Amino acid sequence: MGATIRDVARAAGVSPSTVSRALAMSELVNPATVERVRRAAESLGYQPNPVARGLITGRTRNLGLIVPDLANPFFPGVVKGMQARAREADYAVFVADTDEDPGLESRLARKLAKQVDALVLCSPRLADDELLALAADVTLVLLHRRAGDLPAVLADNAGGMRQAVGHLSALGHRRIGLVAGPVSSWSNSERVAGLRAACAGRVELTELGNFAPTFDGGVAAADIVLASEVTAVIAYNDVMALGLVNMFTARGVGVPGRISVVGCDDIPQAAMSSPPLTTVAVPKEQTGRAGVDLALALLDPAGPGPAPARELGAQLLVRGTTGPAGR
Amino acid sequence: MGATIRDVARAAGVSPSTVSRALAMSELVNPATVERVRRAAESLGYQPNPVARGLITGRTRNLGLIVPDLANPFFPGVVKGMQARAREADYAVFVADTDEDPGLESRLARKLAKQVDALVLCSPRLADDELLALAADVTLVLLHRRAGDLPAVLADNAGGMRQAVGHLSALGHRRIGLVAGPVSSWSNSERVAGLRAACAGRVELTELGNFAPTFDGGVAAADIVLASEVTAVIAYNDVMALGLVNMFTARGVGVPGRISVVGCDDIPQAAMSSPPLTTVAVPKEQTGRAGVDLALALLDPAGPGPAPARELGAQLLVRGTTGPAGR
DNA sequence: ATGAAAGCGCTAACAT
DNA sequence: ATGTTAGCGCTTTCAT
Repeated sequence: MGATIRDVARAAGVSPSTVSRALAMSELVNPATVERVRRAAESLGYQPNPVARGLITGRTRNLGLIVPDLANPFFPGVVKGMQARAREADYAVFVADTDEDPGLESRLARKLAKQVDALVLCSPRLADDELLALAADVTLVLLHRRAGDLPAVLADNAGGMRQAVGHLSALGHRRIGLVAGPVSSWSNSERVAGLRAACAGRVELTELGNFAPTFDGGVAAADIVLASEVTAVIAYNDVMALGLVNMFTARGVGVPGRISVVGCDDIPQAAMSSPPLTTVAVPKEQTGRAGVDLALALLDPAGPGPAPARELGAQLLVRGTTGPAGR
Repeated sequence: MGATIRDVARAAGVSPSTVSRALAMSELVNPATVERVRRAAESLGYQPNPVARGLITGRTRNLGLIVPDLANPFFPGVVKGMQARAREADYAVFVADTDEDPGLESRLARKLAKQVDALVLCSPRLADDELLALAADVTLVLLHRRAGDLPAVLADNAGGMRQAVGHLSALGHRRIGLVAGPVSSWSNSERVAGLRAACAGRVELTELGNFAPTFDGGVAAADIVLASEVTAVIAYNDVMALGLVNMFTARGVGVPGRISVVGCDDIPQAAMSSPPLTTVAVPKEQTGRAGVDLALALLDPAGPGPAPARELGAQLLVRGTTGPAGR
């Protein structure tokens, strides 16, 4: 198939090593030779074989990304951001979906480890110690999760919650409900804690229990919310919030007339629902890009030591599902 | 870092080739030796280096997937399906997003080509001849697109349109509008043609022009649809259909009371909107899986020749946005 | 400034 | 059944 470096060398009348140098470190070789090599390479359509290069350099210029579920509308944005940033840095990225299975996550990570320079785990399901063990084998970056002091990209969940409570509070809401997500989720704990702190002493927070982080989870929580006498509710994520709104509407409960709803994440459909969902936006593409930046920094031998964590801002997007506290 | 095959060989007191054989073709080697090698490998935590293996075998056991836009809710399902099937076959997959840029698509394809055994292009934006040229360099599988007789996974768009028209027709609709997508889109042409054929002689089809395949594209088309006196409208895809419904609602036009709406694709939010969207479902994960199957078949030297194309069924999902033709 | 030689980790002939 | 040799395509000493 493709031409090899020897073919180019022969065509240019030089040795393979000269070709290698001419193409990569052209300042170390005679300009005329460089030109000759360039031409030969061009005319043969030569493309260096990254596999062979990787074998000798020990660098694959590949990154791996592992996510729990691509079908969850939160993740595609992250993948896209990571992919874009990686491309800029001339890296390619493997993507693996674990179907929320921690066992699979670990296996996939170990398999990809040999083929990538760094592995980025988005919202990993693995236990801390497993993550730490993995980090011994491969450069690791965590997204939306802390574990030990592994490098991580985080969102300012507490800040986001503060904004949400501030907004609701200004609208006159004094009793806010919380529809929490999975107990095992790191982001959920963060958001719950942030919300408690934000409410402390200002508004009464009613925690309505944990629900599946899905549309149906929101649907299931709706009647419980209605029974709880709150005038506003904050859901762990947008998909749940959408389920909530849907069920409220089905029950003839006006949103935001009778109850206000706030989601988290700002997934694409949050803006497309009616009324559009007020939500705490987490920068998804930015998260992916930051993950690559961290990985690249760790890989760079001249790098300024480990940059253990990077926190991204969260921002409340006020849309149609929040309004004045009525009755 | 990792132990190499020589380390294992030394530990087991055999030669590297024996280790290789013991691990891969164990029936050709003495069971006792196999056991010894296994143990040695285990205790050293030996993991074969796929890069080195790929260099000599010429097979990377990697697949590449290129999609125009991961943020489009249609694609994550495809990625997920492909990823799952690839994993079953012990392949890893590179994912690249081109931001709808054909130039980038071509460049990414050529770059990935060297690192993968086959490249799967989902709804490629490239011209036929570019695709054909690419196919000369790397095993190619097309998803939702035909070009020459390159291997492709297709959806039965015509069948889907037939079902949609049958449904609408049964509900008494005699004038149906079509909100088309990009002229350059292969799927769009397929759907338009399918729709014309399905309508021929039964119902009057009003083609309302091409719009951006986005929520806003649907929003933009809404008033034009209303002015056209149709009682039902079929949109190129779900995102547009959702935009349509949204704008209809904003205009106080009842869906499906006054107008029925049908989308295409069955993206996740189609089921979560209110009312839930009637849509022609295209099997997304299946598409991804079928892409891998085709690629694997092409790669298999013992394979039964090229299987040029595989067509997947489309299915109308009747939900809340279609109802009897009223006035 | 360039070439020759070695070798990354592995597998596949070719011996034995 | 196992070891030896060669080499995948490239980069990198080490010479010259």
